[in-house]
Amino acid sequence: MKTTACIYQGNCQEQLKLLANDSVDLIVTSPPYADQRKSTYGGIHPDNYVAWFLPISAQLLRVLKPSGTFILNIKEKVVNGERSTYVLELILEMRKQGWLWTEEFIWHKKNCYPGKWPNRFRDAWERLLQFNKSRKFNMYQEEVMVPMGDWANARLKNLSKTDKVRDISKVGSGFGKNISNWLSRDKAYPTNVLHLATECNNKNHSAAFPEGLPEWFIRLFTQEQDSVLDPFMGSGTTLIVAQRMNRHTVGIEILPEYYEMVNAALLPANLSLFDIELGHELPKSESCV
Amino acid sequence: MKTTACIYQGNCQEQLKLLANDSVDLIVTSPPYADQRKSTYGGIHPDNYVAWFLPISAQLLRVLKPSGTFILNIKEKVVNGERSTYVLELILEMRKQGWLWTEEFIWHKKNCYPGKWPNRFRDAWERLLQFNKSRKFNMYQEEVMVPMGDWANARLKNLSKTDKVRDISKVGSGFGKNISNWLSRDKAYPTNVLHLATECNNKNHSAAFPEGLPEWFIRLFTQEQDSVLDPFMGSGTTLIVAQRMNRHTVGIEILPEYYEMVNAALLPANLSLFDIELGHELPKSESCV
DNA sequence: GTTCCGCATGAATCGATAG
DNA sequence: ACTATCGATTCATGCGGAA
Repeated sequence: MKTTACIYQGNCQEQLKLLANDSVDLIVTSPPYADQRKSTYGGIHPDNYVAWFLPISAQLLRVLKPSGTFILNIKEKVVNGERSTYVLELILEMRKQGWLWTEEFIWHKKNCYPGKWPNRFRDAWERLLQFNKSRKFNMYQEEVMVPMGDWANARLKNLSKTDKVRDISKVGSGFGKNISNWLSRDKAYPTNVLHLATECNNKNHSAAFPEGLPEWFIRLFTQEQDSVLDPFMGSGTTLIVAQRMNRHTVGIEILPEYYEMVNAALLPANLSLFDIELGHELPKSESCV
Repeated sequence: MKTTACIYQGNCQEQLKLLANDSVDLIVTSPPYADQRKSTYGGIHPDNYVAWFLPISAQLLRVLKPSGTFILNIKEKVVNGERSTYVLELILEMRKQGWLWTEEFIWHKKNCYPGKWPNRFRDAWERLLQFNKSRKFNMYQEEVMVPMGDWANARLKNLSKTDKVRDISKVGSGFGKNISNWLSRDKAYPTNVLHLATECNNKNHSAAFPEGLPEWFIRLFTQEQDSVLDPFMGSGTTLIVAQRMNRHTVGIEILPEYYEMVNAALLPANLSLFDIELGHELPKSESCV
């Protein structure tokens, strides 16, 4: 079954208004970090970052389905020897907007860029903030299970007394059932710390994450034919991965070069018809396939 | 050369007043988390946590040397399906007090608590917030250098097979220009992500953090004969490690049982004279050796 | 003495039940 | 309604005794 891909070129805050209420299952994005560098994006000053982002997050809150999830990849930069506080403030303000701050995942960047400073070490982690619209949201935990540790082999031979005691609270009813559960177990649920290496081959975009990152969240929070939105599409990593995984995709990008690049990358796989279920009008700079 | 060890039994906020201004080189502590450890400590409600901690952090700001560092180990709990925001608020408030929020280290707990829930995974990390009094502070980076880039590999065993299997992504193709330079070095600086397992087999007390944690920060931020303070001493892990590393130690603990336990653990190694350089008076419940 | 293996336990969180 | 208590769920580690 085919999926649709809609990408918009333009200002994120404006283009988001074209999307219907409650229409997206998952938002995964890595907005431009507060920065002075003007080379790619405009570069938002740390002091203005929260004010700049809040109108956008308000739109995201509107377009996300109640069962959906918003994953925000962000890390505060160092300003004048201190960590900036705009991410902390952003979390507090987004909660006032109505977002629930459900969880904070850690992305451990195993091969972070080398460097040396007199008063700090290399920064090897970023925040992956999970926001939700309601306390009940879709989560498909089995999709991201990982192999269990080696200790399991020995463990499964015979359960310890304590294990039996700890499970024994419902001795009468389900004692045998629990044991059989354990015996067939070869995978474990992951934690909220993700270990991924950064990809270094994208020379153009300033803040592109590795494909494994959006893939993990897409598997965890959506099923096939669900829709994934990246309002700061950049080089399109999230959308390309989502399309490969048979999810409908929606992207917004302000820079024409990136827009065209992603447009070219997505088109070949998408010669199907426009899926009107997403329910938005066709604006000027848009490509929907 | 001998070092001194002073421990106080009593309320932390009160006992701190006995310490002189600008007298401590490093504070490493793990205060009771909100609503945690109710059985031993009172248990502070999340809504009152910031107000409870601010008078204490004000004292800590006073007693810390301008060149010193304050490491705060803390993690917010889940309340009603959301991460609590009291840690974020605490950071913002401590900055208003005059603290600089220099860095946030991540403690990746490799053996985090098990469990399964419909809407979240196991929590495998805690914050290690670094605060400073001034932008110039002592840091001895060479003391924590590690052989191959990853501090965990050297300091505590290599990653298990499982950890390697779990790495979703393949290692990136290369860093770019500086990589050869970096790899040829036989030692590298660590990052701001620390991988340690919790110690869960000490039967006497509810285990604080593993010894490797305070040891790392003591090496990084102090030299021999410097002084280390833990205002929430607990079972005394920080002080015991600090004394072993020839640092002067100061500790405060509200529970008499813990106070006596640490007193017994520290005494045998400390038959030297009282070091008046710390400059504080001897209160009632105090042991200085 | 090494290595192997059994084993208790840990700053957890949710949902149901009880006051 | 709203808050406290309790049972159920689950994984990796290092210690200590055994081979």
